[in-house]
Amino acid sequence: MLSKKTKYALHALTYLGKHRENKTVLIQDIAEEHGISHKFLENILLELRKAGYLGSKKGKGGGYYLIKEPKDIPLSRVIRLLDGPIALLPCVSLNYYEPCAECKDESHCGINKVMAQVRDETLKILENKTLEDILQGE
Amino acid sequence: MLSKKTKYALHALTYLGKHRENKTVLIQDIAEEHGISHKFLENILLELRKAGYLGSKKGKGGGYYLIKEPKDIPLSRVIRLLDGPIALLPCVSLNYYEPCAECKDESHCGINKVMAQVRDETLKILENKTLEDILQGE
DNA sequence: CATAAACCCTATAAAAAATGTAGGGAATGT
DNA sequence: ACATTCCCTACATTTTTTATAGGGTTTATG
Repeated sequence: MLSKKTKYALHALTYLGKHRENKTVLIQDIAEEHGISHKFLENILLELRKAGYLGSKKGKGGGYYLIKEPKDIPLSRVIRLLDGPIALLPCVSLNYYEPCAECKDESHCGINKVMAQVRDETLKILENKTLEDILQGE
Repeated sequence: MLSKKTKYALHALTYLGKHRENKTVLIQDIAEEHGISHKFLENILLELRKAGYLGSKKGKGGGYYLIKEPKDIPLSRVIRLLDGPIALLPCVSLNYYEPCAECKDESHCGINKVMAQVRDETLKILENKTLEDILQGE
């Protein structure tokens, strides 16, 4: 399951995607719309901005706005940013690799091999679904 | 990512699958093979037995053994049993459904729709990979 | 039938991660 | 100058995961 962080990030991106005609959107507006804590959401938007998905403007009249095309924001990226690995085991993670303590020899581990396949197939799904797909479903 | 519980369950099932000629296998043997805590693994095997994957025999000479064919143990089942939902959001879970607090109207939520698709495609993968695939990779 | 081996079951403790809160700093429009 | 709004870090709280404890029950065996 996705963490609330990632779920809220998706809601925020969706909200921003739906309000692209506006120059900026306030954290507060997104938080109220979904009943999320302002401060918790603030941290999430900060991460999304640092990762290059959002732009921001400080001071009166400021706020956040999307700086990427919805079609260029795949689920895989958002999930990796906020939740970490997409792979089901650390030993098959492309971006967060770590060996599994209980596995003596990765190259002879059937679990490792199967999970690498699962990762590849899962990745295909998540790279293929983007914010644009979400916006179309609203 | 899978919990250690699920990961250990897969290791145990694999071990039992590899020793099907034996009548029974001791918890201790599996625990030692993978450096897992005996008592922690005990709880896991108990769950696998209750779910109908393993049989057990008490007393001297007792132990655990596989009672299903490896090809009839898909990853999806093991994951659901020990980790819970496969869906990425509670609002699209088939077996553990719960509404999302921050979503006013599920039927008009683009995230819900996309995640339902992701769930369907992910399930296809995980229902299709079984213990047999793992055993073949060992 | 006594004993040791091995699983059965529940409760609880410890550790880690997720979630949420606090508070001041910096930039900006008016 | 001032109110507004994002920026950033640290900390508190809650939940989940991981691990341990300890006694109960069944069974093979001498």
